[in-house]
Amino acid sequence: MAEIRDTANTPPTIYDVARVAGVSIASVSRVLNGQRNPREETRERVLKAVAELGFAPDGAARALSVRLKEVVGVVVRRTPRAEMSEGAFADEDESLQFPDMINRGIEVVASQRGFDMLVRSVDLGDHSSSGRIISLARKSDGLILHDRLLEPDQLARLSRQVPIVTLAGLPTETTANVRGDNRAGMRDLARHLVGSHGYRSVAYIGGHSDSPDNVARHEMLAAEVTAAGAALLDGPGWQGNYLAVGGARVIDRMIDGRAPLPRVIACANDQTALGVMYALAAHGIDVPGQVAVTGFDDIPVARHLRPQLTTVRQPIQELGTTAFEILYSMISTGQPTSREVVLPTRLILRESCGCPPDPTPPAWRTTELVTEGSGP
Amino acid sequence: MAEIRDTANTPPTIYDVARVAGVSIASVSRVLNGQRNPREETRERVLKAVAELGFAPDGAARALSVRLKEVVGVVVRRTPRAEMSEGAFADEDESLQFPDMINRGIEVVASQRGFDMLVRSVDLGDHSSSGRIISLARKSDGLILHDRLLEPDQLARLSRQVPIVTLAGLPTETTANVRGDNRAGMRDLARHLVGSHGYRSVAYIGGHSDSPDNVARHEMLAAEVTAAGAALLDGPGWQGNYLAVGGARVIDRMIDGRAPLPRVIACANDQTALGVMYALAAHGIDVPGQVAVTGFDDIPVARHLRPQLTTVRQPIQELGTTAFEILYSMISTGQPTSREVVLPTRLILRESCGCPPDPTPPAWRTTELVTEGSGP
DNA sequence: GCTCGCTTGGTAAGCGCTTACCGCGCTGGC
DNA sequence: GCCAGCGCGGTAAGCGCTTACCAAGCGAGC
Repeated sequence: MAEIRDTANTPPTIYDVARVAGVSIASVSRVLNGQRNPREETRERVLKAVAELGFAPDGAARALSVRLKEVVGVVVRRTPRAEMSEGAFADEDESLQFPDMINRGIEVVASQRGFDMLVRSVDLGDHSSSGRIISLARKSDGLILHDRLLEPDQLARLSRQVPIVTLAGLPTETTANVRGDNRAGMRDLARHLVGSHGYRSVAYIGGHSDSPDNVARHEMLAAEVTAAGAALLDGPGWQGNYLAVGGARVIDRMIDGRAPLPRVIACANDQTALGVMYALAAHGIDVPGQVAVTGFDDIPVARHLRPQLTTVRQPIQELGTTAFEILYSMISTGQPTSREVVLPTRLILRESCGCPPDPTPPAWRTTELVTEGSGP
Repeated sequence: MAEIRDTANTPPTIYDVARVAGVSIASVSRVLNGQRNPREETRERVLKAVAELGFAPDGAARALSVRLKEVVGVVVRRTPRAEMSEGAFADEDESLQFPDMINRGIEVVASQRGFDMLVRSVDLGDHSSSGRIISLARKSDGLILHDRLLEPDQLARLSRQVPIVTLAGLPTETTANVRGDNRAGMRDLARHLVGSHGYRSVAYIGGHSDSPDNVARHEMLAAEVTAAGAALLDGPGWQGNYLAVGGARVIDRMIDGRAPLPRVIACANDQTALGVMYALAAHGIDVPGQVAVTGFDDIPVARHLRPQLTTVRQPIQELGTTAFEILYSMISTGQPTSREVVLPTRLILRESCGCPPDPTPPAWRTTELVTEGSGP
């Protein structure tokens, strides 16, 4: 009987290990957790049994006992189907580089602390989203929230129960926030466009209107453009949604409506710029010759576009690592190391704003070549 | 005292709910889990208390009790730093679209079943990777493994303890596998290149040599090219690593070594093609005029490149959803619905192979326009 | 040589849930 | 009007760990 159960499909428990090693479960646990250094013989027998059985403690049981799950919950905003397209950008939802890169950053540092990343996406507008977030919270030790995902009162309440760090939001009494320096980045970009290039009309294709990032970028652009005496186009017709399809639609409508295009279009993010450039190309409009285009974020694709995209670089991965580090300190000490972190941004001049192509040789050539393992 | 603890930072337990509602914890649980339909009055009191306290059951405790965590573990392969570049592709590691899109697919269907996705990346070559995977397994109900991440014997052993589905691998007695139809896809592509375009020399830049996907693609290409009497270039000098930087390096060395370039370069995946095109452009070589380039996967960026990338489309997201569905059946019934699933691939002809640009209007224009919510 | 103290292993409680089981009180059938 | 039966709520066990507490055994100090 015992044998049958052993070869069957259930993972071994600490009792199995204790039995095989001929010790008590307490000894097994102590060996595994390095407590009260057990006798060498005990240690060996336990380790041998563990290896033999392929034992690893059950996460739920361990979490219940030590009151730590070693799991960080991450909530991303999923684009409702309604905002998506069926065509060229149909699967865009599945490839949003910005949040994915942030998550990669989170995952990497988290794993250094023995944490794993539990991901859930929620439709904004889904009425049960708050419940879904709470239940995620109960599977984790703390939450990192992308975007604006919770109403302020719900955020306040939940954050009193579990540590929460937001991205691209605002710090509150009980939550910390990490973001890029939107204002400085957009200021530099705007000055480059109206100053260096001397463009006299610039449009802004916005992201979600409830996004603090979007608001900050918009405001700063407007301020600089106006200060320089240039014209800003940013009415409802220029409303995007942080997606390529949103940018493309704006262009499409403008052109269909025979509206005059501005000399330069500053997009709320790279993804939008991508759609804008695609749409302009489809209409035979030269970028940057007739209309210049800029982005924000500097996602990796930006440099593979033709023309290469001028944008404002955010340290995307670092946004994630920083968010995790703060969350980790909240989890372990009860206090965030900081309530608000603003990471520096940097203007990246490429071709789409009208600057000449970069003549420097490809950067990877300057790197020492790594010898590949000899594969078949 | 009780008040202090109540307003403090610990989430409410089922005991708190029971106390507030004036019932027993069993009643609370029954109301919440819809068992043995409780009296209306009881239900209301419990629900009221739950709402008041913002209660949700602790995941670890629940998992321990019902022996189900509602968590799917996903392991991705992380590129060791050594294989990466410092330059143009420095952050490529953080932006691998292919695995991210698969994960998105997993996450979406998983959440329909109430599951969340627990992600961990492992350095291949890291000697403790097996241990890291086992511990992830203990935090989940089942595992989805990208790539070849475990030695066959370790896979066999672990898969006897917990349900495992692999991606781009091979099914075993105890694991299921999901992959795209590499052979059919590559056959169509190869015939197009040597048949329709009549190219007489074609190179293959491979992915990881231990990847079954890579092997299948390589073999089929070789077979078709040889059958057509054309020349195949695929020595060690053409070894890539599924990354853009790998593709770029190959091109770089070829050109530095004054090696003659083939008429067309078929890459193991789109990411590699991206690097190849970047490098060719940097050397002033016209694509597809002088050298044609093709990819595999059809990641979303492919269509934003100039020239647009000819590739073989895999239903990437579906790879993920299928893997989860199979895993789910293994978890709930103990049996996979199928041990091996091969999803169809499709040849996507764009410009980089030498075909003319697609003259059809942008697809999103054919979609009904969705009215945006009126934002401020 | 005996006792004190330290080291080491075992026993059991408890983490927060679910659910089997029990018992109470109500209703209906005679 | 009485009791069987049913519907409902409560009590307690148990999920697989960690660890406080206890007991036992050993060496050392007097």
